Amino acid sequence: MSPKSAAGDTREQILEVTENLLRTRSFNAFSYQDIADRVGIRKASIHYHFPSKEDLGVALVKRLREEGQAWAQGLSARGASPLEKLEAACSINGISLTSKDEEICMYGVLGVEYNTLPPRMQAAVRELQLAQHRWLKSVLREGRKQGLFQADESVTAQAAFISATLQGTMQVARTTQRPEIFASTMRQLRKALVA
Amino acid sequence: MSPKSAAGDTREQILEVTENLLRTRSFNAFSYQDIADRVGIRKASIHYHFPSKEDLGVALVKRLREEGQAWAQGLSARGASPLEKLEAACSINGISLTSKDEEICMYGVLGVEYNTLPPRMQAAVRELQLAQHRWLKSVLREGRKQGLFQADESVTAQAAFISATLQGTMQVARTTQRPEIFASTMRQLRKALVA
DNA sequence: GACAATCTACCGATGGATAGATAGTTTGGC
DNA sequence: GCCAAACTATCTATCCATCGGTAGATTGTC
Repeated sequence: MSPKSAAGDTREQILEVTENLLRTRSFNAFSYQDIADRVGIRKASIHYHFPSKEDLGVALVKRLREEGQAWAQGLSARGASPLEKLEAACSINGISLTSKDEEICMYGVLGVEYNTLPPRMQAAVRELQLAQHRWLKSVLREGRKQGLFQADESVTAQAAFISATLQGTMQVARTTQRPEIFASTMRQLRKALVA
Repeated sequence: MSPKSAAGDTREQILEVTENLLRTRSFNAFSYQDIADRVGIRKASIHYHFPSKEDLGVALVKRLREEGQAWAQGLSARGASPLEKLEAACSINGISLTSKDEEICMYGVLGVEYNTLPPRMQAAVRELQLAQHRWLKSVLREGRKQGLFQADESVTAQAAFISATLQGTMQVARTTQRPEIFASTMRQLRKALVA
C-alpha cells in the first residue's frame, strides 16, 4: 500500500462510510468494526486517523458543516432565488431518502441522540444546527424583501418550522415506508410559507 | 419484599423508567443496568419480567398504543371537537418537552432507530404509528365534515404532515435548547390546516 | 410444599481503545 | 547518489468495561 497514493484517501473513505452508517443506523448503533468491514481495513487503523469515536464524530459533523456552506455558496453564486434555495434544501433530503439505504436527515439522528453524544460532539452539532438555522433565516429574510414569503411569523419561528418539518418528514417516511409522503409534505410546507 | 403488594408494581416501574430512558436517551443508548439503578433492583430481576430487551421494548410500545387508545377514547367521550383533539395531541408533546428531562417524542426516537431495532419491535412500532396515523386521519375527516379544515390535500398527506411536524419540532426544540419554538411551530401547523 | 420474585454469580460477545511490530515513504546529511 | 533516520499508515494482539442474558440459590407468601 502506498501511503502517498492513499493520501487522505482512507480517512475520507472512513468519513464517507461513517456518514452512511450514521444516517442509516444512528451514532450509537454502529461500531468501529462496522466501519472497518466496509472500508476493508482493520479496526485499529481507524483509531490511527480518529483516536476516539468522539474525534470521528466531531470530524464528520464539521465536514458536514463545511459541505453545507460550500453548497449554500454555490447556490448563491449561480443566482438562485430564495424560493429556489428552499426548494433545493428540501430536494437534497428527498433524494437521500429515496436512495436504497433510506438515509434519513442527520440533523434528526443527531437531535434524537443528542443527550447521549460525547461533549465535543454536542458542541459541534449545536454549531451545525445553528449554521443551518442562520442560513434558513437569511433566505427567509431575503425572500421577504422580495415579497415572496409570508411575514405573519418571525423568521426564527419559520426557520424552526422548516427544520422540524424536514427532519420529521424523513423519519415518518422511513418508518411508514412511504417515501412518497415527502412530496406532499413539502408541498404543504411551501404553501404555509409562500405569500 | 412482599410479592403480593408488589403485584405488577415492579413491572410497571420498569416500564415507566424505560419510557423515560427511551425518550431521553433513545433505545440503543440505555442498558438493563440503567433501569436497575433507577428502579433500585438488580439487573437480573428485570430479565424475570422481560426476558429480553426486545420483549421489554415490545411491551413498552404496546403499552404506549393502549394508553394512546384510552386517551383518544377519553377525548371522544367528553365530546371534544376535532380541533380540540388536534390541540390536545399537540399539547401532550409540549408538556413532556418542557419537563426537566426534556423528553422528546417516542415516535421520533423509534423512527430514527428503526433500522436497528429487533424485528418484533419494528413490527410493534409500525403498528403504533399506523394507529396514530389512522386516528389523525379520522379526526381530520371528522373536521372536514364540519368544514373546519382545509381540504386541499388528502387526509393521508395532512396526517403525515402533522406527525412529521410534531416529531421534528420536539427534536429541534431540544437540540437548540429553545422549547419556546414549540408554540410558534404548532401555531404555524394549525394555520396550515384550519380552514 | 409450591410459587412468585428477587438475589448473587457468572457467561460469551462486543464495545472502544492501546501497545508494539512492521512495512513502505520521505527527508536530510554527506 | 546513497543511506540512515524519521515519519506515515497499517497490522496483530490484547486490554478492560459493559452489554444482554443465564443458572441456581434464596426469600417471603399463600
